[in-house]
Amino acid sequence: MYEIFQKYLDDKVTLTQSESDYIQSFAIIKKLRKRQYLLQEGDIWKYDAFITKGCLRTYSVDEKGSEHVNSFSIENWWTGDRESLLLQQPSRFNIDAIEDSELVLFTHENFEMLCHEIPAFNNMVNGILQKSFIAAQNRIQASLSFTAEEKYLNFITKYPGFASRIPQTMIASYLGMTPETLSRIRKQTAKK
Amino acid sequence: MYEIFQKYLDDKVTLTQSESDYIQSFAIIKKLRKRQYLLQEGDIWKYDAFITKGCLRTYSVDEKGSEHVNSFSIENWWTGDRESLLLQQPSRFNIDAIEDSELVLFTHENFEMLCHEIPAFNNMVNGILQKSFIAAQNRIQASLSFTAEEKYLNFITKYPGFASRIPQTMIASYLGMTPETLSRIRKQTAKK
DNA sequence: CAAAACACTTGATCTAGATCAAGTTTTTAC
DNA sequence: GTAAAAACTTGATCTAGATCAAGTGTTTTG
Repeated sequence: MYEIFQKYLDDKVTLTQSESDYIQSFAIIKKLRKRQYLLQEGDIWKYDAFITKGCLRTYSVDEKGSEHVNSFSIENWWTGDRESLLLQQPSRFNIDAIEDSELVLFTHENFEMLCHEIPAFNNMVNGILQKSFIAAQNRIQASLSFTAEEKYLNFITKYPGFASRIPQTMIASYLGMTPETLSRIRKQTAKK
Repeated sequence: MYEIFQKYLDDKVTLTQSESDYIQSFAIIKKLRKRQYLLQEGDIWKYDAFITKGCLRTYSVDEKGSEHVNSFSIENWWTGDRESLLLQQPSRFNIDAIEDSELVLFTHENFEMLCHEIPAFNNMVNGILQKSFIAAQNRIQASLSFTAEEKYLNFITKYPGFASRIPQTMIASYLGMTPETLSRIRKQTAKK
């Protein structure tokens, strides 16, 4: 499964063969079965994780016991808890697999070392962070100014394909509404 | 006013005198009077901007004409529209001054060049981006799981001092509620 | 320093979406 | 293959917060 990550790298940066091999030498392959956890609340996250196959969700649980989905991550994207990683503090999130999944992990130490030693790799990582930040900004924007229906329509145009592989309950939670509301919205919009 | 930025830099990174001077040689000082715009919707943002004095707000206007405050930025913090800057596309945001303000600007070209030539500067910039991302994540978290009252209490503990210098209408918009609701919440919480 | 513009408060009413409840359909697991 | 567990739908009712409206207080500006 490392080939998927290799392909991603080749697509994003130009590396010498020895740099590629060097990166690969630190990669840890991890398989997760559906419902299995990658990170549990309270643990400190220590990796940089790339998904080569499958779909994961990051969520938190509030005092009343309700789950709030923070994000979905699928193949060819990254996951983890940056706050826990950066501040080395217990995570407030859980990350688990929605489907059987496969990941390539790097311990953060190794990852930082790679960033330091391979400037092109470092630039790629910064680019990813930029894009993540912009996506987060847009999500805030949507949550402030959209109605429930607009949020859903925005979601399916922005992430086509997600709706078919992720349970509606989780999508509803991600969008900040109840499953019942999402169900009704879908019925409405299907008509049109 | 450049001294404020100089102090910020000295606090964050170790630079040689010539590096410091080099950075300063690209700085553009900009003053804004209250209500003056730094960026208007439709324009392409081309700077990296540090605030040495004052307070700015980033907001968008939806089709119905309502304003949605995206963020507040005060002295010793950065502002701008990363999406417009990175993708070189017209901004969906307006940025204006809530108070008379002073900024240090760098054209993005110069800023990138500085990042490239001074690794320590680049690391500082990446650190800022990390923190911004984490803050955005937390804001999403809050908007999904908090009640209006919880959002307000979270805001005043996270940003003490903001409440006294920013009009309530804008804070309400930032928190995703109406000014009336915020007014009632403040009355409630004042009692306790 | 007056009056217009803006910012905040308070009350009455309304509504989008939540909650509660009881199905039906789909998936999972032995 | 079937029983139990999840996931989804639909209806009835409720409520947090929005909207509308009519004040009062406070800046801003000529």
